[in-house]
Amino acid sequence: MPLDAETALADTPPGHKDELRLWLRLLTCANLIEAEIRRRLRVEFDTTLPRFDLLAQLERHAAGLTLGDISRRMMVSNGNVTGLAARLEEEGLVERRVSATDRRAQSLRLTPRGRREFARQSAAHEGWVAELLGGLGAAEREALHRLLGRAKASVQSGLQENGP
Amino acid sequence: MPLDAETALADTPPGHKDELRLWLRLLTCANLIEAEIRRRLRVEFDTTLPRFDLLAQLERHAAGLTLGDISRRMMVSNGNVTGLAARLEEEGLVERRVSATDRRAQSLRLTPRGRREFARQSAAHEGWVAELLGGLGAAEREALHRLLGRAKASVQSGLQENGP
DNA sequence: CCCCGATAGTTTAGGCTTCAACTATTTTGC
DNA sequence: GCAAAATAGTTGAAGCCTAAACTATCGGGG
Repeated sequence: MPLDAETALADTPPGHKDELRLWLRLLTCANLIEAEIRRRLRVEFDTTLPRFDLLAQLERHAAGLTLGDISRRMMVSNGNVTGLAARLEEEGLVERRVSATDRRAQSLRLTPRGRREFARQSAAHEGWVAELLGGLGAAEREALHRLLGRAKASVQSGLQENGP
Repeated sequence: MPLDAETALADTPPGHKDELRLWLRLLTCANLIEAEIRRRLRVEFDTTLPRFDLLAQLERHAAGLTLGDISRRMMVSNGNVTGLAARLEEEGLVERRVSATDRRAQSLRLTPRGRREFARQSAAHEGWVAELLGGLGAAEREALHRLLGRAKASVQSGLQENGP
């Protein structure tokens, strides 16, 4: 039986224990869901979460996105996107085209096959999430969504303080 | 069944958008905090989150833990722990000792230096989390903690269904 | 006692991720 | 115009992570 960070935190020294417990539970929750989604993407579609996420970005922008756009939207480094895009292109799910107006830039688009693949994956994915969070009532989901919004705002203002 | 991109998106079965939005917000929240913690661990202590987590496990069990224990508690593969432990040992933060009763097993313990290092990191870490979540009031933290507990239970029962 | 299944760790191959250094191109400021 | 700064993307080194195959050891049932 697998323990987790939260269970293991029996007693921490005094201070900001509350916030720490909250963070550990948030992390545990996110990790549980994410691990299951990764697992299902692998066994059902032989793919990975980052690939899925990149396709999802392209799906929302049929006109194409530059690698830089994708990097910003996915909040990952641009070196990361280089490799991801290379693998997806090799698999024939995306295609690149050098920009007509900026020879440094290239835009990525789904191929027809990429679009078909993603449609299947996306439908399944939505079902998985609904299944995993199905134990919550609509009111609970709403309240959780709102509080997470507050938490997000708190974090972002915390980051702001030591800004550029 | 030929369906194009627009259809796939606009036509997704109703009712599951809610759960998806909730999941995406949960993920964003966790990622924001985690990325900031990773960043600070790197710039302030030149270390990483997995290293920190492993030390945290050992800190709570002065008697030592086997690699398998750590693997279960951290919810990562045992091959992963092999590598982490090797790096921490090389840095002199951790020491291994082969079990007296089972020659397959070895237990890991903090070295004095490891204990000192972790104490510094841990104190800072706790402060960072408190700072990032400081925008929430105590009642909000409490409510969020409770709802995340409900979410965790929902996910775990969702996993149970396709269990061993 | 001995084989056999279970358990503890390691190894390997491959993917993900970052940072920092690099190339190529575009934009800006003078 | 043109040098300098900014931007787009690639590369390389290093760490993290997994699944699967492997080694070594332990424990129990014949």
